[in-house]
Amino acid sequence: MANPSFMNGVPELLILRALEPGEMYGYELVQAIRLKTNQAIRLGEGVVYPALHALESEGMLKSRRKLVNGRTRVYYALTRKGEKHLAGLVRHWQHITEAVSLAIGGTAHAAITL
Amino acid sequence: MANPSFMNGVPELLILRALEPGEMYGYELVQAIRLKTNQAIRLGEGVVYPALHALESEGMLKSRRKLVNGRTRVYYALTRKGEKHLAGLVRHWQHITEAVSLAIGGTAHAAITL
DNA sequence: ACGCCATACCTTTAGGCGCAAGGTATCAAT
DNA sequence: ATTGATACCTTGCGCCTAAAGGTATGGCGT
Repeated sequence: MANPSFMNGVPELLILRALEPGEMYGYELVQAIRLKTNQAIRLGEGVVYPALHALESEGMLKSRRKLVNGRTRVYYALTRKGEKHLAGLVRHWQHITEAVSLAIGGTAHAAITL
Repeated sequence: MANPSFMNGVPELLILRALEPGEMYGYELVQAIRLKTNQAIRLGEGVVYPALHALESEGMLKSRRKLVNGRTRVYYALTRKGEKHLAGLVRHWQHITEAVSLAIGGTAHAAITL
């Protein structure tokens, strides 16, 4: 209770969103999300890899292995189901954040246009 | 993984914020938060009461019992520690939501000043 | 007088999820 | 040869939400 992270669902949202433009591999995702959020959010690998596996098993992502420089990379890409799921997540995220902003009387947030 | 609620820490934040203007009792808080968020967020009593107890035991809230119409009400008020904690929570909340907006807004305009 | 709903408090339980920590292996550079 | 970066992964703890159920009083209509 003392230190809430406000991070429930955020990794899933950020991962799916990061994959929208095209496939990426896990290690790449970790860096990409860090950059996209101006270092504000740093997802550890212990968050990203389990999330990727869970999302794949739910049919949100599909993966393919690729050999690059003698190393194996597992690239993940959105499925159609994953795209729809992402759209719902974004709506839900906006709904919640707007409600909280309203309640705490804070200033409105930047509008997000997809 | 399938249905994240994005609610981590939100009950705590909303409860503390609702108590800023003055003391309230649990049942009242449930309604107040529902109204303040335009029905968007409905915290059940099973969320609010444990949260109140936890926050009190952490010194964020203090309570006093009051008899009204033959019923006992437990009023909760912010302590100085609770006020500071709330301020930190609000900052943290804004930090996270801005970072996420930035990341998922990506291509769109997200003028955010830290 | 009776039943029902709203008020008002509370606990238990289950489940999900983030995250730190630790583990394996390859490649490049010192 | 040892370090650091790349790249994958799992385990286990701990926290929190939320559903469900539990107790009791007051007010309402019939």
